[in-house]
Amino acid sequence: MTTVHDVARRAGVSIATVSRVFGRPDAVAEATRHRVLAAAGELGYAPNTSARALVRGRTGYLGLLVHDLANPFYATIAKAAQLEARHRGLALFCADYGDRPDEELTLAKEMARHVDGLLLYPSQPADDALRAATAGLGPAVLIDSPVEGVPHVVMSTAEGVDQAVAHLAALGHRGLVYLDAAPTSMFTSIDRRRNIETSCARTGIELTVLGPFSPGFESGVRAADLVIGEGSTAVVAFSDQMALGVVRRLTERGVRVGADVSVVGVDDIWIAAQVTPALTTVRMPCAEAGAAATRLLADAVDHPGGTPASRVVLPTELIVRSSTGPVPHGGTR
Amino acid sequence: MTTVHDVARRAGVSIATVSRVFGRPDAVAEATRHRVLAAAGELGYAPNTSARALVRGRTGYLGLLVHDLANPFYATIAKAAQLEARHRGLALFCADYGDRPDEELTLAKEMARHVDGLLLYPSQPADDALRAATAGLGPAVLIDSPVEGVPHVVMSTAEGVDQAVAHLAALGHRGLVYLDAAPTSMFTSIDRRRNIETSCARTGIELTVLGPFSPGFESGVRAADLVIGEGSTAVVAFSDQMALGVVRRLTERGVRVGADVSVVGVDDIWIAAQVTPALTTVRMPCAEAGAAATRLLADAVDHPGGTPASRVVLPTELIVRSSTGPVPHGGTR
DNA sequence: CACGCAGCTGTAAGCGTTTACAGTAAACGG
DNA sequence: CCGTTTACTGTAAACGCTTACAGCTGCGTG
Repeated sequence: MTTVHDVARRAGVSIATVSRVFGRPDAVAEATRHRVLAAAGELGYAPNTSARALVRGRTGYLGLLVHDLANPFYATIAKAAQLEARHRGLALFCADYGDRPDEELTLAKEMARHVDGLLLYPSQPADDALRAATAGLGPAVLIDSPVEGVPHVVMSTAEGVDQAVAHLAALGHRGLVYLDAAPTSMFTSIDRRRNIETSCARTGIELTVLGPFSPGFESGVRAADLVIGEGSTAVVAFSDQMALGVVRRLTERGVRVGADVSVVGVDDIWIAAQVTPALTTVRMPCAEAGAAATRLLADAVDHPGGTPASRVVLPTELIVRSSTGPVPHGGTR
Repeated sequence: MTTVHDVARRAGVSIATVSRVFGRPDAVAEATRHRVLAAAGELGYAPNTSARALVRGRTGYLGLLVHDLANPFYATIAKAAQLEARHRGLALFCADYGDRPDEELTLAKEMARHVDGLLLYPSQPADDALRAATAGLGPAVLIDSPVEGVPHVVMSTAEGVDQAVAHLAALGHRGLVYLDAAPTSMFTSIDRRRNIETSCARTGIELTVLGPFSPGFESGVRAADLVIGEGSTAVVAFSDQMALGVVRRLTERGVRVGADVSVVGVDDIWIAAQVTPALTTVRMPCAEAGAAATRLLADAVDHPGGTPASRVVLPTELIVRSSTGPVPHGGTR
C-alpha cells in the first residue's frame, strides 16, 4: 500500500503538501500540485479511507435500513438512495431486518457505528419510542414515518387516493370496498385507510373496509370472494399485489374486471401495466423518496446545526388503466 | 464520543486492557473484564471503527456491484449477500451501474478503496480484460462470470433447461423456439442458449432460435407473433418477463397457452406462479448465489493465501406449472 | 530456596491522515 | 531599504485504536 510518505518522497515535497493536494488542491502551487499528482499517479496512490475518516471524524458513509431489500418497493428506494449518495461522494450501506422487526433497532445501532447518518424505514408505528431510539444514533431521517422532531420524508397517498375515489365516483360508483392490510399500525396502512375514509366521506361514496389482510397476492384472492359477497362494484386494495389477487379471482369467477367490478391498486409495480386488464393504480414515488431522504440526510450530516427537522411530503398520482370502468347498468351496489 | 481512555480511567485499568476486552476477551482476567465491560456499558462505549480499521488494515466491509439494484433478480442477490455478510460480522456496500456499464470499472475501483473485497456481477463477458481489471482491486469474486483464475459462482441453467426440454419432449413436442436476449455476450445469454442447443440436440428436438431481443415484457409480446408465424408448439424464453409477454400476446390472439402452445420462462419471479396460466419456469437460485459468493469472498479475505480460485456452480431446476401441456392433436409443427 | 513459567497488565510505538502553527521567500508599499 | 503582507510549504501533534514487549505477581518444581 502506498502512502503519503511514498508520494511525498517521490515528488520531493512533504506529506502535508501531498495531503493538501488531495484535500484542498488550491492551497498548493500549481507546479507542485502537478508534480504530486504525477507521483501519485505513477504510484497508484489514493488516500486511505480509514485514516482519513479517523482524523476527520467522518466516514463518508450512510446506512439504509429497510424491511426487505428484495422487495421492489424497498429496492427502488435503496437504488435511488445509493445513486444520490454517490453523487454526493458518499457510499451507502444497505441492510434489511426481514422477518425480524425486533432486530430493527439492534441493526440500526450496529449500523450507526459505521456511518455518518441513517436512513430508516421503520417497521413500527411512528411514536415516541422511535424518536428516543434514533436520538443516540446520530443524524437519521425516516421514510414513511412522520415523527415530530425527526426529519422525514413520506409518500402521501392523499392525492392519489382522492383521485381514485373521484375517478370511481365519476364512473358512477356509489360505494366501494377498501381492502386493508396488516400491520395496521404502520404509517402506510394508516395513511391509506385514513385518506380513503376522508375522500369517500367528502365525495359521498359509501365505504366498506375489509380486513386487515396480510399484504400479498393470496390475500387478494381471498378478499375477492368477500367483495363479491358484498355486492360492491368497486374495490380499492392496499397494494397492487393484493389488487392483482383480486383481479385473478374475480376473473376466475366470471366477473369481468373493469366492467362488472372496478379494481384499483396502490404502488404501480411494473406488472400492473402488463396484465389484462391493465391495473388502475396509485403510483408511489419510491425513487423520489429514496433520493429526497438521502438529500436530507446528507444535509443534516454536513450542517449539524441546520434546520432541526425538515419534512418532505411526496405526492402520489392515480394512473388510470383498464381495470376500472363505468358502473354496470343494472347494479348500483 | 467516548474512547478507550474514558473507559480505562473509569475502570481503573490501562487502555490496552480495554482494547483487549473488545479484541481478545479471554486474554484478560474475568474480574477485570467485568469491570471494563461495566464501565463501557455505563459510558456507552463501542470501539471506533475507523481507528480499528486503520490499525488492523481491514475495514470489515464488502462491496457489491450489480447492474440494477431495483431489479428483483439482483436485489435478491444483494439481500442474500447482505445477510451472509452480517452473519460473518461484515457489512455490505451496494451499488449499481445501471445504464452506464462503462462506469462499472470506475465504480469498482472506487468501491475497492473502501472495502476488503468485492462482489461483482459484471456486465461484460468473461474475459481477460475483466481478469486484469480485478487484479489490482484486492479480493474479488465474480457472479455469473466464469473467469479462469478468479473465484466465481455461476448459476448454471444446464439442469433446468435440460429438464425443460425433456419435459416438452415428453409432452410430445417435436420442436421449440428459443427467444434469445441481448447482450448475447453475457454469460447468462451464452449459458442459456448453449444449454438449450445441447439439450435439444441430445433429445432430438428441432430448435429455432429467435432474436436476440432486449430482455423484457415488450419483447415477449413482439416475439409471440413471430412464434405463431413459425407455427411452433413450444417456446422457451430467455426470462420470465419475456415469457409473460409471450403469454399475454398469445392469449390476446386466441392461442391457448398450455394447450395450443407451451411456454417456458426462466427465473421464477413471484408473479410467474400467480398468473393464469401459471408459468412453467426454470428457477434461478439468486439467493444461494449471493450467499455463496459472499462466503467465498469472506474466506478469501480471511485467508489471503488460500485456494487461489474456487468455483461454485449452482444448479437450477424446472418448475412445472400450467403454461406447458401436451402437444395439440392436429399440429406437430 | 532459587528458578522458570504462566497469567495478567501496562507502556509505548505505531497505523495513514489532516491541520494548526511556524517558517521561508517573494512581492509590495512607504 | 525596511517592514509587512501574501503565497506557499514543512514540522509535528493529534485522531482512537491495536499489539509487541516488558514488567509484575504468584505458583510449581528441581
